[in-house]
Amino acid sequence: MPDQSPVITPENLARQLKVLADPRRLRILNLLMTGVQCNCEIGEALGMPANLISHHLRVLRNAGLVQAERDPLDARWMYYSINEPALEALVRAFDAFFDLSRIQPRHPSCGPKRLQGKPTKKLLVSAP
Amino acid sequence: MPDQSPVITPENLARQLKVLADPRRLRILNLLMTGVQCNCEIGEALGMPANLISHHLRVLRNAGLVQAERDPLDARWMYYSINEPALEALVRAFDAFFDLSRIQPRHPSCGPKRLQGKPTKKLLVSAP
DNA sequence: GTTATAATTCAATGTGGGTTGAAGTATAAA
DNA sequence: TTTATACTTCAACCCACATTGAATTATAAC
Repeated sequence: MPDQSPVITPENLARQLKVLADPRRLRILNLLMTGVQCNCEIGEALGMPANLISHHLRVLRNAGLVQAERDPLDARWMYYSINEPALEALVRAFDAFFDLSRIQPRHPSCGPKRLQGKPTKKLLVSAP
Repeated sequence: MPDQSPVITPENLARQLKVLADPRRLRILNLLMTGVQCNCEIGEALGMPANLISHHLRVLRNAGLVQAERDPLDARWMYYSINEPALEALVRAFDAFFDLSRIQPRHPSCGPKRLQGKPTKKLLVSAP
């Protein structure tokens, strides 16, 4: 079975954030949040050509953030939806990486003749 | 005074995520989380040339995510730290945008002769 | 003054990836 | 079979931007 909670490396997180760091993909995701469906409807709602929608949806699918399903009555229609567990995992990884409680008191190890072993909450401005 | 909680548009969020969607910048932020300091130390820890560190730090500073301060004893040294309120606001915007509870039941408005007004939690596969 | 150090800025390069228009695939309707 | 529809794929273009090396600024030490 796959890793339950894989280690969050900067490279890993950056790769996932790259998928999100696009205004049109965010608009698509934002629309899928409201329960929108097929390629055509997304394109109409966002004023984008169908092939662009396809392209961005593929990126989102490759990232595992979006699922696709064919209409059982008319297989020409594709219905897209958000992969909730995947999105939830990503949000959790994001929150964990940027958890402010991780921030440590600073302990300068460079700079001029600097007092060592005396971390302060704020910047350690060397006292006289 | 500025907006307390500006509207989170996809364009807005994408612009901020672009700053984060880089492995080296995430490594820098990750290092700043542990209280690291000057340009030189970051470069040494990450194995990157000083000018690249400068470049990425400027991007992070322009985004308001990182603060800089000069050493009062030796003004050649710059100390970098995370702008906690800014990072916290970004995390909050991220979480709000991708809040899974926003996801609505789907109500297909396209596709073949589809029953209207009957949203389902999962995909609405048209029944016979 | 000169030399050394920390960091930034500049110019040039290279590339990943978003965008576009056309062609292609698959299914359904006529 | 032919035509229409929904979507995808392909090839080409374009540009923001990360990377690199050298030059520049600013400060401190000698």
